[in-house]
Amino acid sequence: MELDALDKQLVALLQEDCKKTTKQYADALQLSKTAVYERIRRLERTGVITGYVALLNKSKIKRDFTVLCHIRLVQHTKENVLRFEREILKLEEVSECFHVGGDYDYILKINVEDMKSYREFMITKLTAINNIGNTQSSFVINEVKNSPSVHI
Amino acid sequence: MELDALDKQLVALLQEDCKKTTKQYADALQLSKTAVYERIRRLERTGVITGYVALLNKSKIKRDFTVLCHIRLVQHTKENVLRFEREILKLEEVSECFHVGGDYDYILKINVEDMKSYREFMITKLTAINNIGNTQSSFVINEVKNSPSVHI
DNA sequence: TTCAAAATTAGAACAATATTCTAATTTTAA
DNA sequence: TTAAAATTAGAATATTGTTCTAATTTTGAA
Repeated sequence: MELDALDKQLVALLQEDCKKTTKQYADALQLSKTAVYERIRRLERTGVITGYVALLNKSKIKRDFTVLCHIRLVQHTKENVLRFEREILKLEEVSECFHVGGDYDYILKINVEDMKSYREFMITKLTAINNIGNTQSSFVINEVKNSPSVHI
Repeated sequence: MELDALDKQLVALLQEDCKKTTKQYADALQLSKTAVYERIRRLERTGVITGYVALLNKSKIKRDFTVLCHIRLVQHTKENVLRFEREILKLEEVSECFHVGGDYDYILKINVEDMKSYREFMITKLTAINNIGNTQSSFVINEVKNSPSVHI
C-alpha cells in the first residue's frame, strides 16, 4: 500500500494522539470527516496501523527503574535460540527484546520498581533460563527520549 | 495515587487496546459504564495515563531497519551532556535514547529504511554531533518483543 | 489525449457511544 | 458508630462514529 502525503500527516497525528475526534483530524488535514474516516479504516485494514494503546507514566505505577540488559548465549543452535526467545516472552518485566549482531546476542529492556526487584528478577527469572552465557546490565540514569512512534 | 485491583485491570486493558467502548471495559470489570468512565478520567487527571497513541507496522512504512547504537562521549561535563541530549532530541530517526551507566554513556534506538539510510544518518546527523567519542552499532536481527506497555 | 471504470470525497441521515446528572450505595476516618 | 466523602448505577442528554447517496476526482486502457 502506498501512503500519500495526507496519509502520512494523518498517521503522524494518530501516533501523537489517537483520541481526537474525526472532525479534528479532518480540520487539520482540510478534508471532510468521511474522507478521514475512510483513510483511517484503510490504514487499519491494510495493517499500517496495528492498534491503539494507552501510555503510562512509569513512575506513577512504580516501574521506573529501567535496565538495558545485554545477553550472550552459550550455544547458538536454532533450538537454543528459539527456546531462549520463548522463555523471554514469558517474562512480564521485559518490555523489549532484540536479537542483535555484534558483541552480545540479545539486548533487553527491563522495567521494575527498584534495584532490589531487579536483583530478584535476575536471580529468579532471567539467569534461571538455560543457555545464558553472561550478561551486562546498563542501568538507565535518564530517559532522554522514549517514544513508541516512528518518523514517517 | 493508589491503584486498586480494578484500576490495575483497567490500565492493563487500556495498554492492550484503548479503543474499546466504555461498556466493553465495564463488562470485563463487572462495573457500570459510569464507574469505568470515572476511573479512566481519574487515571488521566492524576497522570497515570499520559496519552493514547496509534501503533504502526514499521515494515509497512519502510522503517523496519532497527539499530541499537551505543555512544561514548569525550567529555562528561554538565554542559556537554545537556548539549548532546538536546541535539539527539532533534533527530527524528531516534525513537529512544537512554543515558546509562556502564561501558557506554548512551544507548539509542534508531529506525530507518535500510543500511544505506543508516550510513547516511550516521555520517550526516549522528557523528556530526560534537563531543561523541566512539559508537558501536548493534544491528537488530529479530524483534523478539517490542511493546510500549509495562506490566502492572 | 479521451473516456469509462474505479476510487475518493462531501454532506446529510442515522446509530452508537460518550458525557452528564441524580440518587443510592459504599468506603473512609474520626 | 456515624457523618462526610467517594464511588457507583441507571437514566437522560450531547457528542461522535458510521452509513448512505451523489458528486467529484483519479486511474489506466484505448
